[in-house]
Amino acid sequence: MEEKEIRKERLKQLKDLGYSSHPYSYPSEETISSIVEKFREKQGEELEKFNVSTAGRILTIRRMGRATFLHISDGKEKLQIFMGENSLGKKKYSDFKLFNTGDWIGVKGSLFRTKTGELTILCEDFSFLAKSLLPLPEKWHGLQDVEVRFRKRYLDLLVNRRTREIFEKRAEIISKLREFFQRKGFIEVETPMMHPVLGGAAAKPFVTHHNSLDMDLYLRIAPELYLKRLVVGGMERVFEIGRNFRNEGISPFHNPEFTMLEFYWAYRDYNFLMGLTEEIFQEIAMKIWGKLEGEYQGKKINLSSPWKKLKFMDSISNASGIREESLWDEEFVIKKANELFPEEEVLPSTYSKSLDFLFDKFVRGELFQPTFVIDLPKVLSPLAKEHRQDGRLTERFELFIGGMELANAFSELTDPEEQKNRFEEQVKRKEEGAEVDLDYIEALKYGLPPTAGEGIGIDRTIMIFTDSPNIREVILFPLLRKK
RNA sequence: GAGCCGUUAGCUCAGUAGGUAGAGCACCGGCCUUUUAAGCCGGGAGUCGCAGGUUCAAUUCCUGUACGGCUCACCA
Repeated sequence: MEEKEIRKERLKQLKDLGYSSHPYSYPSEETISSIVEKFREKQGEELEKFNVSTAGRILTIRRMGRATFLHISDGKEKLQIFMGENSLGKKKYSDFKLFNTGDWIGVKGSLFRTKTGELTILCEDFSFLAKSLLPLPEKWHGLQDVEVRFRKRYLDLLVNRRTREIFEKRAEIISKLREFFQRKGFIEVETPMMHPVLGGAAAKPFVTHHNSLDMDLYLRIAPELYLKRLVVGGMERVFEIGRNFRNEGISPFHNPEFTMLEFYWAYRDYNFLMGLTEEIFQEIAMKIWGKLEGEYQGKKINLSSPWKKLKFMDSISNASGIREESLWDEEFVIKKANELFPEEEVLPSTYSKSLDFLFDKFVRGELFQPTFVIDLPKVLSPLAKEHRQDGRLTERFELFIGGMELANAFSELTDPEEQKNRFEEQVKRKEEGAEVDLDYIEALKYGLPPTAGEGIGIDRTIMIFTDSPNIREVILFPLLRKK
């Protein structure tokens, strides 16, 4: 008989013995984690007076005749169970022979420590909770196959402890961010994910359709324009944590749906945001690393203030040797970008793409320590306010850590007339995600106060703090091809 | 989307310079009441990703294809 059939057969046998095959509930009193936590330091008689009742999945079984050891898990911690014929009785002990690894079990008993000092429940009674009809992946090597890990994340979580840790840290970081912004007097909102008009970023959208309204809708590429409408409406400090959707390629740093934090703070500018950003990341670091220094992919990252600031145009000029004044020559930049990398398959065709391209080639990879790249040109920044000292630039920064762009922020453009011109300019350049959002411009006409806004890529932030080289490691169910 | 690599038992992996496959874990049976990658003895388990081609013979060679990984490109 194959293993699957054996397990099925054993479920039937348990049923015949009077066990419910799919019980409705189990009155466990504590999780395995809480027991492990509570009795970590306790020894001997102090320990043995405690009776506990818990439940979990069986990970390993070691049978030795009339005694059996198992480890059960609540997904986070493991706890050893001892089953002896003496304490359970012959019949009950023999019933346990029908259990396999992977099965769910409820356990009651007293606590003790084994010879080697491991905390263990001396089992006095157990309940059958669910059968695993399929065998678990291997206990020693875990589940290695990347594809299976992502497609069957439940198995990955079961067997690979690190996976659980990543998603616990993810939850901690997100709740830290919520707490941070609430503490600063922000209100959390949810804006539409289905947009009739595209905007807020430069990206290809997913398109969907509403039947009864007979209307095409875009899955949002950014919540930006809605959040600023809320600032117009008097929400002076507002934030949203949510999913964005971009119909672009997939890479170690890009998943088609990803989570972003966006926030807007009225009466502030981008200079203020740089300080705030340092504060945010430092609070996360203290929570996750316990200090301001951590390691990402084998290299130290130091988040102590102040972080380096690099002017966008300077950084390209310094790294590439192209004179800064030449970088303002649109034709020259396009030509140069194409000449410098003749082996590239897809070469940039527009000025803004060429600038971005040069930045990526010469600068981005070098930005391992936290760095604000500041004062990006207007052509790259249709929603940012003109720089107060240089009309060709905007008051904008992008934050890089570990060679990844983690945040993007600016002093928001508040002038409806100029916003309209910038949108139209974009449409003329046929840029991705470019549409003139007249409704947004109307909102601006009611007056957007001076406002600073920022988006922080949550998935990439999690990558840094969990030392993950690939975005899929920090997303529970990353998009994969249909099999 | 392009280039390179991978896909063998439930899992982790060997292997066959072309003669239809092995190990460890898991699983089953036996012995075993402090084990913890328990141990000892015995056993079952595979359309060698899928489809074609070459060949007396293909898991192995060739072609195509699916899925995945890495690198590059668009993008946060």
